[in-house]
Amino acid sequence: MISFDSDSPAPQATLTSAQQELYEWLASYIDSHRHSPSIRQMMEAMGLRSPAPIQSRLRHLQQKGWITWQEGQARTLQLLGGHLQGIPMLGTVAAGGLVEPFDDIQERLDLQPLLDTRGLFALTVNGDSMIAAHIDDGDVVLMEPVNEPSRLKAGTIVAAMVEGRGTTLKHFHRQGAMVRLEAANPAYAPLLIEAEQVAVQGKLVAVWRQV
Amino acid sequence: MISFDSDSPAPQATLTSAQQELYEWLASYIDSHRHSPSIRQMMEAMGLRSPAPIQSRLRHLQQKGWITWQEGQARTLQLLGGHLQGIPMLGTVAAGGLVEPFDDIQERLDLQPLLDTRGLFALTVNGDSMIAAHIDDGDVVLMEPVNEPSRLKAGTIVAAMVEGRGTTLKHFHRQGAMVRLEAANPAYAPLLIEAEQVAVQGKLVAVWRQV
DNA sequence: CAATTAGTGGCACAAATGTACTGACGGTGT
DNA sequence: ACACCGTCAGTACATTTGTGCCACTAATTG
Repeated sequence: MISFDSDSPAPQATLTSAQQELYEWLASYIDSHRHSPSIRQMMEAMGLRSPAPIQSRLRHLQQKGWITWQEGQARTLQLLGGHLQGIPMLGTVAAGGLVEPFDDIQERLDLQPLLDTRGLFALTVNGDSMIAAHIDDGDVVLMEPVNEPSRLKAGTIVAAMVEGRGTTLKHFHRQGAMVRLEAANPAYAPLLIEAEQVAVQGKLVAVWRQV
Repeated sequence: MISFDSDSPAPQATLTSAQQELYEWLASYIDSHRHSPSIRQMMEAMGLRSPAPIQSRLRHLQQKGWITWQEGQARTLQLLGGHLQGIPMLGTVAAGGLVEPFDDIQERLDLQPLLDTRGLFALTVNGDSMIAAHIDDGDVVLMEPVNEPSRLKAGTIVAAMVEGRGTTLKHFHRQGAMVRLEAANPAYAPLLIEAEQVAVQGKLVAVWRQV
């Protein structure tokens, strides 16, 4: 559901101010327009009257590994230096003892395949019954639709709709012809319900918490 | 750090098979190349010998609200209708009692602005010292670089590097000229260190857990 | 059957566009 | 002083590319 890239040459060479100015403008343009500008548009944006300086900067940016494009084809420029491609994974951080300091990029966290997954949806969690599974009140859970509830592994966290009552987030178990929905909080008793009255809307794929 | 879109014209009109074929090819091309193809590329991909049919399909796709582009400019096509825009937020799910069933899309979870944020990085959590904050062993934490540690709010969760020892995830507090790093687990004692020996590498922006 | 609409092939053209070449200016380091 | 490099202006050119037009076919609709 989530993938890692370990390629990405990781641009290191420093840029001249002109090169950096162009790169930053490119980043903002592409961010807002979702496609690359043409060389002459870059020229105007930089306040120049000739495409040659832009070509020069682009060549240098390419040599330093910040951008790339397809020769001869219009508006095919891509940024390589970082954002839009994913979030760099810098390594492991200790939550407990101390581990060695990290410095360079090991791999890249790419959320895009997740966004492409067909049918995925999200829900905001309301309540604390899953607190032992470290799903907190206010967290956003990403759910994948479930076609065949019969194939669910026992204990999978699902969003289940109980007939006529509502939807709830619980651990899913089968118990004979019944379905048992268990909270992850001793304060809540398990629900034991007939299978026909339970519709599993999706299973938990990821937990998202903004701070 | 995270944003919601409620616009999205939501294309409704149905497509002919030729239109749908083109649209799907466009989606896959843009996904892999990160820029739009030219009309003649579409022509070849569709096995045609003339650009006119493509123009026709594009016009129809535009009228039906699936795509848009900037007139006269090469490769400026954008897809409007789809799954690359975000994850639909279907509402709230109870973790405790039961709430009303959800059915239609309320808003849209867009992770893209997060990917665009300059300098963001990710770390894999190793250990259980932040367990009371519901950050589990193996979770991925997204961190935003911190320029001025002096402005950090007390209690912010940070990745802090202690001179000569390593990096750790802790609650950040100031205590006179010292810095106190507190775990979220009673089994770990707070660290009290001189401010000069602590480098805050970033503050916690989000927690990500794949299941 | 007639009318409408979408699709197709072929062609043409103007505009957009990437690229190359020349010359010049201003720094920087030798 | 000299060479080197990045920057800039101006120009030129071949290609790419969006668009328009015409005629024909196929499917759909009334």
